[in-house]
Amino acid sequence: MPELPEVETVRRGLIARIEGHRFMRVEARRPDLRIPLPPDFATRVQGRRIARIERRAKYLLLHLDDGQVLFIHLGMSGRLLLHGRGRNEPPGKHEHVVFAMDDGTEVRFDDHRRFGLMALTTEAELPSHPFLRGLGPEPLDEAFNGPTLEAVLKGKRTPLKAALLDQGVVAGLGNIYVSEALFRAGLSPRRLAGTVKGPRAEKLAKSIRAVLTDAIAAGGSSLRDYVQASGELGYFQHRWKVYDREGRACPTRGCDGHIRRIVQSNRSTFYCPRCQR
DNA sequence: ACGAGAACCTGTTTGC
DNA sequence: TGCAAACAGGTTCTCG
Repeated sequence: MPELPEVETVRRGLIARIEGHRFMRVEARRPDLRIPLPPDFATRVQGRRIARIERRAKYLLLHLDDGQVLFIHLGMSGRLLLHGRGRNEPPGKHEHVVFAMDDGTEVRFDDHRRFGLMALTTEAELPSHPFLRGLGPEPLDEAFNGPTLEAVLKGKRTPLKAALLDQGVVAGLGNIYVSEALFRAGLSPRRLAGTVKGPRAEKLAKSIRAVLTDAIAAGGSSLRDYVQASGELGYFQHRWKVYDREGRACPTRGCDGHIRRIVQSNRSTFYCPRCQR
């Protein structure tokens, strides 16, 4: 489900609702997530206070008050559902982990496909942790610009679409926002990644930042099952220019092309063959 | 070493 | 209507 803007939206929702609060009771109802939860998961988290909530790529990092760090990745279909005090319905079939907070709020990790994961590490282990090691630059960092992007794409013989989907190239992009960023940049998803240099790299870097920033401002893209932490819907899906718009007229002024859907590395790509070169 | 494709799992939509 | 195939926001493994 969630790419960088959706994860960032969830992070902001969590900060508002549970940062600074303590886990009172933790229930791992179904431990066989993409990476199995350890048997002592609940015990290790229970009683701890959430000191800080960060995001790196599509990972949420909950820093606990004892030096542990809780990783959450939502995978394809993961959601964090917040239930206010006194609204305690029995957990649904796919609510695999339930956290009860000290103020009565419940956070439920709901993930029917179980591509998501939760894991515990420590502050000390964090910099070298396998989840984070090897990630590419954060596109919303100040330092992310044309030369940065050119450097990570250099020599890559893979299509630009596939390169941008690789978390080791740029961290946080996913299938929707790659298509959208390439459209804004006027670059073909089929172009060899290594050919993006100079002004093209500059424009692509700016397009990536812009589409992510706009999407965060809109609260992310809500598809069939995505709800942001507060339970509201994001509305960026109404602003998609090419994603899921096969056959529609290209929105570029003066372009009479139509949006095409192709399959690259087993994922759908949407683009305008007319104005994306 | 690198890139393409399949696999992981479940639910929904599409097509015959 | 019924059933099967295709498809879905991600990551990781295998194979060539």
